[in-house]
Amino acid sequence: MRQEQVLDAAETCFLAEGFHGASMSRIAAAAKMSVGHIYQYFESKDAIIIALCERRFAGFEHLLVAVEQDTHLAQAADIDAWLAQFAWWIDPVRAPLTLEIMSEAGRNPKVAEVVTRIDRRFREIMRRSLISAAAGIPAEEVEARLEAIVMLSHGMTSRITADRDADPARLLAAFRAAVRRLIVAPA
Amino acid sequence: MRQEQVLDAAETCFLAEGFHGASMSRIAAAAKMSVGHIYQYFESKDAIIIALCERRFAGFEHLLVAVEQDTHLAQAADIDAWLAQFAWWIDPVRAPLTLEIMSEAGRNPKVAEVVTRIDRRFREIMRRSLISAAAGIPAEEVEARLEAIVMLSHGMTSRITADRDADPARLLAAFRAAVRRLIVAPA
DNA sequence: TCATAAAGAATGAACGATCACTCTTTATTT
DNA sequence: AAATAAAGAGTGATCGTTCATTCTTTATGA
Repeated sequence: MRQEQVLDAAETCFLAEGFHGASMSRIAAAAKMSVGHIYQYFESKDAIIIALCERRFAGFEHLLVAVEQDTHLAQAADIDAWLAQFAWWIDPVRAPLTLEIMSEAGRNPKVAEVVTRIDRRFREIMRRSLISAAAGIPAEEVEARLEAIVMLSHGMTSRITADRDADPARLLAAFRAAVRRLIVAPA
Repeated sequence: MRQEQVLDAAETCFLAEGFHGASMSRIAAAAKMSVGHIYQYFESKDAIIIALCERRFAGFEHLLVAVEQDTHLAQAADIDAWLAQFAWWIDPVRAPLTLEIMSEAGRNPKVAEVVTRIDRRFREIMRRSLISAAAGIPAEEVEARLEAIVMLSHGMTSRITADRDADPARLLAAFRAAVRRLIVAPA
């Protein structure tokens, strides 16, 4: 599909130059299409940004579905295997785009809406897993731990992006250990 | 000083439009100065960005010094008071700038260098506190916890920015609880 | 004391490049 | 031949940056 072709090119450009630094002419060049042709599939540059955010989080959505079905968190080893799925977050190639999206969400309401939507889904699923893994914890405490897990996820994205020398595997290990601690801790 | 005047204006514009979205003419208007005048104090727009990053983290540097001196973490209450100092991170007004900086660090080597420098300082100080608070923990484990604390800090910034409805106090409480857990946990 | 010279501070029009976007023209397909 | 796909030059606006110029202050000489 032509749309995907444009989004692939836009992703490359946005990663290298940011949403506002990248230009339509360079996106067109990367997509091997003309500028005018792109405007037959997207009504504006902003529309491309939104579509790219949607696509980026669609991948995460798929991950969440898999995570949701895998809820046998009886043992620590299970939890660790479960958490390994979150390697998605720290793909060093795509993490910068996520960070760019978060930053843009602070300015662009449409982007903020996309982010809010996926955030809610993430919390729903995480909350369920958290409750089933550590029964008897007060709802308030569950929410606090949930918040911490969300922070750890976003923080991992931030670290991968800002510190090029950081080892993704080490970051993921630290993430897993911290989340495991949050899941199994007694009330 | 005129430089501060420019940086204040630039901060306002960058917050609203991002580093690449903001223009020199709008920055000049916000600073109530002419464009040409600005170029007597900064050699380029990029220099303004770098200077703003430096200034942003200089505030954090001051915080770190205070944190360093306050190392009586014998009790949970002490830790909590100590951690309260980190409210700096989630000032909802300035957090978006931090996120913008992190995102830019993925592209701009000069920004990355500033980020790396402050990151090292942060870790040094945190590491010392961590070691003194929970003696006998293997160095490897200390580093993992340190990494988690850094992630939590950055994640807090990200959440505050991307989710305008999030309550800063609630986020900070979750952050504190999670970090406390990481500090006091046995080996 | 007052005119004038020198120096800095400040301006904003102008520059070439590039921006997002449109529109006429050309290829290609049916 | 009709319809659709694709191209890319052209649009006015705006970009970061420069620079000739003016304003403001301070210093100097008579």
